[in-house]
Amino acid sequence: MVTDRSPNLNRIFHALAHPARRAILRQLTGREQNLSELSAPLRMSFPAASKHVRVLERARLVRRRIVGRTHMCRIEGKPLAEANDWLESYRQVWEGNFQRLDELLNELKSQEAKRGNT
Amino acid sequence: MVTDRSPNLNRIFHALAHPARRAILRQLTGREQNLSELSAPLRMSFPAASKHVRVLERARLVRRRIVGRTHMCRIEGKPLAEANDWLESYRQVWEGNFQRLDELLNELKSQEAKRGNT
DNA sequence: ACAATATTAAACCAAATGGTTGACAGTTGC
DNA sequence: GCAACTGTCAACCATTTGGTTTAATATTGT
Repeated sequence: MVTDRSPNLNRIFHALAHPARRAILRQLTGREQNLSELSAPLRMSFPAASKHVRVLERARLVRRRIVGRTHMCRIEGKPLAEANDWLESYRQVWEGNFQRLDELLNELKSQEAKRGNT
Repeated sequence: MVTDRSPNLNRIFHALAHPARRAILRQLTGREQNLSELSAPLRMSFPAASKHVRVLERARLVRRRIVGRTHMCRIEGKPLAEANDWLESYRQVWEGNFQRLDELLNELKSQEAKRGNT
């Protein structure tokens, strides 16, 4: 089972793979919202929406601040940056730019060695 | 169930969420490999590895070229670019740069209207 | 004290995921 | 022709996912 490298990326990409969760993130760009506000536009029960928020929390993409009986959620950017970094290391691939490929491969290898990631 | 927007991003992010599949992509940077070569370093059965490759194919991240009895796989960049674009629209968020936030939100909204994506 | 509000918890369910093994099929080389 | 190689398919299994509903908990306003 590939010795589970980089559980962070696993959780982050998994969190981003569901449209409801991406919708939640979009709702949180720039403003805090509580669970009721977040769940309102999603066509699903409140508990279902609440579970999606928790998936985002496990991925550290959302942080929760409890104020009385309401749970205010805000987006947390750093893990998105991590996902972006991972994608970035494939930029040459999608840009069809293979001139620097040897260096790219070495880069990836040393990154891998350094942080033990996949 | 949020009327399933953007099945592309769903498949792409889901594909990237498993370390074995990221390992496969990394193996494919710059070189083609057949399924046997791809599955060798993964600690799982051959059929399991084969299934992972198919997940990557459904996400259009990998293309297969059958040559005799061997299936040569190559990485396909465009979907990665799509994922990158999506992440990019959150760049201000992870850079903590909220000055331009109103424009960002309008941008996101018009993108959403234009392509009906989440 | 009580009703309304905001949220979690628990029980349940169907479907998808990630893995296995064993049998089958096409291709290659001798 | 036949053995070896490459890969799929089918059946099966355990776990996770994504959803529901009902009940419980905590906080607020009157």
